[in-house]
Amino acid sequence: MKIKRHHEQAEVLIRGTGARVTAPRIEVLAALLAADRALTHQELEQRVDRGRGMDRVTIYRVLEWLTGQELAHRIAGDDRTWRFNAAGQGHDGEHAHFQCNACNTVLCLEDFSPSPAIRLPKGFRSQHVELTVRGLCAKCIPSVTPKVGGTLLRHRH
Amino acid sequence: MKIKRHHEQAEVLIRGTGARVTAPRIEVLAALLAADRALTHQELEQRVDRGRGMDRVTIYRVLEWLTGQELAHRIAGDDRTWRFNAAGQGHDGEHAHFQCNACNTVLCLEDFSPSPAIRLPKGFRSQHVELTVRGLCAKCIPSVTPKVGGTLLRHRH
DNA sequence: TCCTATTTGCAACTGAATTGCAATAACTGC
DNA sequence: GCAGTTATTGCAATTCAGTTGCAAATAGGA
Repeated sequence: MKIKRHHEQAEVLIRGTGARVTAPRIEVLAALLAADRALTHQELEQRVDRGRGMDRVTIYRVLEWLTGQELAHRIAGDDRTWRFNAAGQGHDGEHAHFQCNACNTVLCLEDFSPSPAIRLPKGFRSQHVELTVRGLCAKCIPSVTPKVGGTLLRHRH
Repeated sequence: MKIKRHHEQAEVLIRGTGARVTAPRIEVLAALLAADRALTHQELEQRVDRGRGMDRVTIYRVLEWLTGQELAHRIAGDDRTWRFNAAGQGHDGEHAHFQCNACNTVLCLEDFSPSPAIRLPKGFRSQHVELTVRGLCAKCIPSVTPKVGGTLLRHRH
């Protein structure tokens, strides 16, 4: 059973930090591990709230903690909401993101060729390079009409 | 006088759109033209509010309009606030941003070598590539201690 | 100068995220 | 296994950026 697996994996990862192993931490991290894309707080709330009423604030705090432990990874989208990914799924350090311009879905892109050298202003220091590709995900392309008269029109929603 | 220049430039740009030329539009765009970095709504409010009480909401709406006219350019930072740049200052189309991890300052980086090819999942379409360099700006580097025992420590604030 | 559609100002609202504090429950040592 | 300590959680209230509805003001054409 796949879901159980993620719970176990989450528990091991959390135990590895030396901090307390609690149900909210396990459930949130398991949900992130099970997801194939970055999840918003709201999406996590829905996936985790099944059965047991876990407080919204707890989820916020668990996410903050997971991020601090580098077990998760926080992404600033274009819609003013954070999205979270389980870290350590192969794409640590430098990696790229894709964000859909229609539904705002965010996911990590695996193969990221080394970033081109960029000249910073004098006295600046680079610590991390982030590459974001914006476009349309497979689900959203059908909602966009093919070229009509040379212009790309998007349906209202 | 430099400031006057930006007002005139702003007026010309706005008149060029064919829409109404109003004081709020001129002042906001002039402030963006005068800035050497991306400004938040709050910063704009401070720079524009001198003398005349311009409503917060008006600034939001002017920024929205300027962005729609492609006279300005909206950037999603890491602190859940929009930042705005005057567009057409040499860096149209593809360009990179720098964001300071300490003070959140955002600015546009001029020379952006063509982005490396990135493989998207099947069925996805790329529309725009954005490169963000995170690090420390010249002002914030002094607030970070030099290497101590191999670790980079940041002062609390 | 008058008219009309566009803009602005004001007030109330939204929704994500944060904070303070008391209640709860993991881990430690026994 | 049990009690004590301290990290976590739940709840309520708050913050803060940004948005919406509507009446008043004003830019630009007649």
